[in-house]
Amino acid sequence: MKVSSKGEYALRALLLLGNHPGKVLGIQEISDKTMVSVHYLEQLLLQLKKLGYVTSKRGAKGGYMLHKGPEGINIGEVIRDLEGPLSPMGCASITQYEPCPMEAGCQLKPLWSLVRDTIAFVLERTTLEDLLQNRINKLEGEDFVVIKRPS
Amino acid sequence: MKVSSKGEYALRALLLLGNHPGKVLGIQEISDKTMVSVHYLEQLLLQLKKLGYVTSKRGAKGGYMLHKGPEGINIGEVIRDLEGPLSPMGCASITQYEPCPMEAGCQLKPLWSLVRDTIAFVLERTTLEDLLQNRINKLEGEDFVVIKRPS
DNA sequence: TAAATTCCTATTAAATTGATAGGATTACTT
DNA sequence: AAGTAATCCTATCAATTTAATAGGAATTTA
Repeated sequence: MKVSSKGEYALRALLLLGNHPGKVLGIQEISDKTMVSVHYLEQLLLQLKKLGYVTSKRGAKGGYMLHKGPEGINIGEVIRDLEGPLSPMGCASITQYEPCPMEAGCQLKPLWSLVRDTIAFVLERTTLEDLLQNRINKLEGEDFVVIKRPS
Repeated sequence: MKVSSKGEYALRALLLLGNHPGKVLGIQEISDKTMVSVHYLEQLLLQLKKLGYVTSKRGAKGGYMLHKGPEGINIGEVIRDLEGPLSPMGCASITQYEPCPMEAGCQLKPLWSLVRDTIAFVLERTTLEDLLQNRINKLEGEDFVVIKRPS
């Protein structure tokens, strides 16, 4: 159930950019502060650019900045874009469903679907702005939060 | 955020055994009904045996059966035993915490912790018996629930 | 024009997963 | 007691994914 370092690194970079709104940050600086190698960051940022999350400025004094506002960057989407479906199994994926020969009468699929839904619930309701503002534990106060399952 | 086929296959085998309580099932039969190769199943069942989930009977008419009752087999534990921590990142794992150089002031860790908690909430409260009885959607009506992080 | 920096493609290394092979051991059956 | 069927066990291999590396082309600033 891991998120790969690819996703982690990309989010670190997005967070850093979000923490310096309006500023163009060079890869070297991003590398220093995220502890990710310059070359690997290059690849990630290129991908994030193609996906529309960041823009770049080439040449001397060039670098990267966020393309959308942090409240418009959805963490679930970012992870999906970089790592594929949030679902633990293809058979339970909404965005990239994959059929399975055992699916009829499968006693596991309901569980995978539930896991998918809970993961998606958390990640799709979190934006970069939430992370920047440390707004993750907004569930504090209540022991349990009841969530309506999308029907 | 994937569960590997290793975990899926092992759970298929456990479900099959649970569906035939008291019966000794040979690997060939398990292979037919789970669509997993005999040799790969062998490895998985061996591991499940060492972990205490199944017992085996050797020789002719040999095979496997559950060691514990289905209500004593916790799905979260099974997945952890086979695939490692449920947490999406080592820094948020309870059972196998791994420190991270960026951890101080990390704006991601709260999210990973929340994801870990929700996944663990679902999987640790599910037993093999729940799967056998199709009791996964027992939260139906209230739909489902995400737990707040234990403080 | 020179220096700095992104852009882009290709390659390599490492880790994990899934599958395969083959023989040793055990137990049932006749 | 012998033969056969099955688990047991270790070792290896293939495929995939992930992470890291390399090197040069293109662009912008100064």
